[in-house]
Amino acid sequence: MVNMTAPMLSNDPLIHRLQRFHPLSSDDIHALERLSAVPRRRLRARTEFLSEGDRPGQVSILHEGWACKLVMLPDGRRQIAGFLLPGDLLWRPAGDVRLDYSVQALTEVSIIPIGAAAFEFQFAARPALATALAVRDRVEEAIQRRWLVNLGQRSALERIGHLFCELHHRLDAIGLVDGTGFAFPVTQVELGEATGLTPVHVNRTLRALRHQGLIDLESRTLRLPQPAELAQRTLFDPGYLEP
Amino acid sequence: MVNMTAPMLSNDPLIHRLQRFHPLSSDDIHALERLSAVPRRRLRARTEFLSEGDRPGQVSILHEGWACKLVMLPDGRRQIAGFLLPGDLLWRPAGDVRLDYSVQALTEVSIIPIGAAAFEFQFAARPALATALAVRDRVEEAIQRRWLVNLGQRSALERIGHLFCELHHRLDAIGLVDGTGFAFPVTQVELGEATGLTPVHVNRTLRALRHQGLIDLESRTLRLPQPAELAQRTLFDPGYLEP
DNA sequence: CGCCACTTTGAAGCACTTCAACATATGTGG
DNA sequence: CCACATATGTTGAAGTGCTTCAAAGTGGCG
Repeated sequence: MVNMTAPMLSNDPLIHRLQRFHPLSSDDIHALERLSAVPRRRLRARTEFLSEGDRPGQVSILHEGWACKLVMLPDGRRQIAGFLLPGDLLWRPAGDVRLDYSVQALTEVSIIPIGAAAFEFQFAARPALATALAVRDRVEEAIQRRWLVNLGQRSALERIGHLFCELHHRLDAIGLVDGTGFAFPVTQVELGEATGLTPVHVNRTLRALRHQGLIDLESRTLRLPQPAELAQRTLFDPGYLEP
Repeated sequence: MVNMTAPMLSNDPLIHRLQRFHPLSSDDIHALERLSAVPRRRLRARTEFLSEGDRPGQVSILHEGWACKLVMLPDGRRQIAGFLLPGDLLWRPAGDVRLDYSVQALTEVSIIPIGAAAFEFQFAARPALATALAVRDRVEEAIQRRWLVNLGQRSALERIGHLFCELHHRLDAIGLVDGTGFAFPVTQVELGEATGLTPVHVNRTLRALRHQGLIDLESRTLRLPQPAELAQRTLFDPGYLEP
């Protein structure tokens, strides 16, 4: 690779994402590439990668596939606290903090584990990387907050529709939307765990969305035939996803 | 002030909090004190300090009083996304990110505004401060996640009771709990905005908690006569608040 | 082929909302 | 310090969005 001074595009999803948040020099990008030059970990669908209570020594980055953050209550209730897409950080260690959630693979996934010390050293040494990562943190925080608003204030149809808009937007940003459709490997049970609804009601709500022509979901592929209409009906405003 | 090498306690709420998260040297503490040596901003109750869309140049720290993060939907629905107590960060700028929520004072408050550049410089230069702040970030994130679980999975009684447990614990950590009781300046309307319930149902739920002897709330003072019983009934586990 | 996970539909129940009214604090200007 | 306005708290009665329970249909995979 030639060490160009102009920024360049990367197909590494983390680099791709950070570049969207803050301009990076090619030196920054090479530093990231060096960090990422470690063997991937591969996991089968429906397996747990990190568990609540863990204190991993690595920063884990999702490279391919879908995963989710899951919180379980002692009585068995489950809440999905976020979907993880390529380029997302699964966890970044700090002090001796333990994970308060688990990470579950929804599809087959590949994960980049980077030693926490090397990761923090590179980001501390490079202001542009530090800023890009800080921006990413704010966006992540904003996504979590939107989920909170979703659960606190919205109807079932709004919750599910808003979630679809968010995922469509995030997947589009990493080039995983083909036309208007994209792979959507989430079951109705999981959709219920993410939106605080029962699987039965998720099913009925999907039917309503379908009958209104707002979604087209079959065989794990989701299409949004009228994205603008759906965004309006669910009060989706992408501002919080793109600083 | 003598420059002792052993850590010391501070009545500055931010220092107090960071010390709980990671050990700080007295040099670290003095650096923080120098940062905080700026005129406080005072605000009356029920006023807005930061607004959605703002891009402040300061890190704002709540020094006295209660505030909250508020998200408003275009149609007027309101979701409180977190209560802010002394020592909490109201916002920490990153890149050119805009606020996705507003900050509302619930009581009279005093706020410490610190220039973002000076703040980031000190924390980048001092590893112990950086770690303490990173731990704080994870705890903040975990609190948000618990709120999500609250709204997604819990009944009205569990939501409100769990919130009371969280606030009791956080206030206790900064010395604002006197015996079993503490000042609780939140109205029932606001409690509804935080828990995704109508004020009417908040009222009925408070009555139920009262009749079961789990709370004693009057004239803006909240007492938890049986904290352990309440924690058990609401599945409250303080692990996520204390790494 | 047969199992198991996922999806779909119906019917009944209930936690929470909505609408409405009144009671009680809180604060403010005269 | 009272009079009045306004915010906050309380209670009742009716409605509804979502849950629960139950059962059957569909599809992927060993």
